[in-house]
Amino acid sequence: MATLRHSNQRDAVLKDLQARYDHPTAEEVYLSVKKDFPSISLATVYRNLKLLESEGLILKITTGDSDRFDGHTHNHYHFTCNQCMKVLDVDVDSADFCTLPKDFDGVITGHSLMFFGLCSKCKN
Amino acid sequence: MATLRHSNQRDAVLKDLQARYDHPTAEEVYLSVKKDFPSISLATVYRNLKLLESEGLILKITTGDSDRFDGHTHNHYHFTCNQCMKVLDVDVDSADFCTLPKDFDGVITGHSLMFFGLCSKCKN
DNA sequence: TTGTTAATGATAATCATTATCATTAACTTG
DNA sequence: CAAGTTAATGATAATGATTATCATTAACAA
Repeated sequence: MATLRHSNQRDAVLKDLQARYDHPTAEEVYLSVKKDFPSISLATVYRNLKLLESEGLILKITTGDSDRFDGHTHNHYHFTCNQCMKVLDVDVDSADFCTLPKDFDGVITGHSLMFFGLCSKCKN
Repeated sequence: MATLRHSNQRDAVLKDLQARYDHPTAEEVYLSVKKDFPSISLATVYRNLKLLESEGLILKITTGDSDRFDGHTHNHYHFTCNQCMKVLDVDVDSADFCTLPKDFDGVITGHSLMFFGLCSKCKN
């Protein structure tokens, strides 16, 4: 049920995410979209982020602090700075493994790999 | 500063985590430790989980919902069921890649790889 | 044994996210 | 095209996990 209807707010949220590469939080998307859409509500941003993620149009990045979002859904990984919490892309080439940004001069101290799906019981 | 002192509560939290393999939440650790230590406070559990993690004695698993903890720090990965949110271990053999539990009959629909460290700016 | 202060227990505060609800606006159907 | 249905919105309250506060207790050094 609940047929999806068009919404300018949703378009604005998606467009904002697709135009940037800094993995913003919901709050940051809100502040950005607000510039062109002054009446938009933070709740609407949260709602649409969730909806867009479930449609597979954006990615939600779960980190230690607030969730971040990514409008680019091609296969790639991420790097989080433990101090400033910034998230950088780690591109995955089909041949090589990962290519950090050309100017990356930080240190990688660890990583975490999580698989998602349905366990034996929940599959049914 | 702030020299670390011995605490029975901290020992109990660590011991509990090392004895189980179900990746409990802070609340679940609290309920478990409470059996042998009725006076322990939830705040103490949170405090010690954070401290033990910073000491490298346990792992914090950041998932979509509440954080979970793992008392086994050898190199291994995780699988989260999107429905029941249970977390399973994914063992990593030095030679092969991953070995899911023998009886694993679920489906893996995706994965997320996150690197941690310090970015160029925060390194200094 | 005593003094210092880290750790605790209880609970208030915080903060990201979600729920609620009256209003608005997409779309459908007559 | 007008009217009705209901998804989406904006504003805000509620939730829930985690952290902060603070008076009290207990490690441990002197």
